[in-house]
Amino acid sequence: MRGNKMQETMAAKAPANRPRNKTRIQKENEERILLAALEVFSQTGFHGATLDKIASAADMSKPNLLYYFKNKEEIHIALLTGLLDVWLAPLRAIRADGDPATEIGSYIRRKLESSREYPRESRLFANEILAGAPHIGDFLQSELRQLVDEKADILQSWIDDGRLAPCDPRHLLFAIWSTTQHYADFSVQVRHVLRLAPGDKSYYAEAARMLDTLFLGRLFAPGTDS
Amino acid sequence: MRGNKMQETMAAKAPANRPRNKTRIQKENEERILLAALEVFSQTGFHGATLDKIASAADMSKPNLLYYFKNKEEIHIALLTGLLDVWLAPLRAIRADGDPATEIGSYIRRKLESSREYPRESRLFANEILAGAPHIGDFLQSELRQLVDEKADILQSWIDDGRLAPCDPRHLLFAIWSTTQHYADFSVQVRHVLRLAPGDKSYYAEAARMLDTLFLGRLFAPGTDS
DNA sequence: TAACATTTTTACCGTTTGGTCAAATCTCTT
DNA sequence: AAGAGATTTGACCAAACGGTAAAAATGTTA
Repeated sequence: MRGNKMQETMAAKAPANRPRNKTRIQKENEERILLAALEVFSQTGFHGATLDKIASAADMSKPNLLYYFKNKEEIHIALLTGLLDVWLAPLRAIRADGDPATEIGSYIRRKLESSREYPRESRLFANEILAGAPHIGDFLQSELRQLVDEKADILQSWIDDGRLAPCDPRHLLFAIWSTTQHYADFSVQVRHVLRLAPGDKSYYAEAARMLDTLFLGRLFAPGTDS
Repeated sequence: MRGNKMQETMAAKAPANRPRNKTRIQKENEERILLAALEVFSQTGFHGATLDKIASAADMSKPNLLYYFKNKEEIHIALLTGLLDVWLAPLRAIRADGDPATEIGSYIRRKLESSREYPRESRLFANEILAGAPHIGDFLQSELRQLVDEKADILQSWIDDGRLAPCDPRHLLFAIWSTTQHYADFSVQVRHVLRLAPGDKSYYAEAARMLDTLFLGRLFAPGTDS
């Protein structure tokens, strides 16, 4: 009898434990918390974020927040795992039967769009990687690596067919990742160099042009280099 | 008389206050502290680093550490300011009277070398920018911006002379920064994708080749694109 | 070696932080 | 409207953290 009571109590106290049907309030509040946490984590990193900041950003008391997520790390992990599919989506979209230049161009545009639309998510991811990927090391080793393997094969086949310049396909992906994410992760530096006000994202147009020139066009005018 | 005593006492208690001649022990210990702090800050960021961690990494008691730096922020700032010249050095070396491809190629190699030799410094810098550059905002607005202005003029003159493909010079620099620093800041991800063990830096050779292809060569074989 | 300055340590303090608990309140169903 | 379950809150706690004070130890120099 006591065992039964315990089980019920635990299920009620920790809604995240079992995948019970979620209440309207549960769904609303979890969403509010994740939104607030995204804001705080992306600004100050995992260690700089405090439960108090997140709670107040979510307009909620700290104990109430901990009613939905059992600790700070769980919020962080929930955010990250929700992110990974978004991160992979543009890469997944690369088609083997497409035109190389078109496919790569689209990929770059999608990644750049991703940086412009979800800079907080990008910074959250960057923070995690910078810290040594303590929470998503498994993801990097399994899902990401496997998908990269697949897509690298596609790129390699294009190279073999002479439709893409010889290069290491994985390093080509690194170059695309870094240049596109740079505009979200290092936006402060970009803005200072370009003398733009905070929140001004007008540089994305020029960024797209630069990356097209770099990855698709020729950076050095033909005939002038050896 | 008491005033005199106070002055001496203060100068003794806070060696960093006045630029008195530094003791042998002072120089040694400040170096030890900065080295330990670099390790800790670059691994966990400013907020994740604790004085206890830094002190123990420096093999020193916490109060002793605070005898040399008056607080955590001062250590952090000391590290960052020491970094900035190193960060700028490769950029400064770009010469207007050189050959464009040679100059840009050298710049890329220097930046890549910098990532390989000083990954902790690179991550420290990345952490600071990601956090919104709370400590080096002034540097970005003054020294960095001015130097970028200068070098952008050089690149622009090359473009005007038809010796470099038309593009926004500042965005070209962004692309170089991001691709080269990526190998230090995101090394965990790079290693996981490439199935390399921690500490294995063999990917830098391939990285150099990729960046040469990207920035100096043609990525798409001539004749195959429109 | 004596006197003085520098360096190190021990013991401590106030605050912040992540997290708990039990009681109170609210919501939903019957 | 009543009862059960879900949600919210205020009060609280232990540990970690940044930092201090003062004495003890060490180094330097005349």
